[in-house]
Amino acid sequence: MGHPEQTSFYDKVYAMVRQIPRGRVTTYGAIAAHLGSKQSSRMVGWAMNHSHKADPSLPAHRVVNRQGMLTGKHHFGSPTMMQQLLENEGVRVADDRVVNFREVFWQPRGTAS
DNA sequence: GGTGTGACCAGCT
DNA sequence: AAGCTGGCCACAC
Repeated sequence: MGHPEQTSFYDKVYAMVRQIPRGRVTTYGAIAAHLGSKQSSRMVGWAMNHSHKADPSLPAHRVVNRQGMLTGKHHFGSPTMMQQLLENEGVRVADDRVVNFREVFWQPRGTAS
């Protein structure tokens, strides 16, 4: 147990994002809290900034902020790509915000490692 | 090895 | 009610 994990913080976030079921969304804070530091939600967002380098591509469009707003939509190919991806999965988006966010919200479960 | 940065969150004014 | 500030930690230069 005391051995440091060689898995980068990014990989932890990526693994968490991959566990998000299709048609569901989660928040940066939820992932950060699951990783141990609820206040490190910025780290999650920053890790997502490099998510484009992850292979295969991560469902980054399933990660939104606490308010359910598509804050990272600007980091996609198109400013509307994130919304289209969500709507393609059945998640309705209006005014850059997820409709019924509390219903489609998915909380990470299982192991945080 | 210090400094800066970041797709956030919560609290204060 | 809405806007601003600080804090938080990992990673690149």
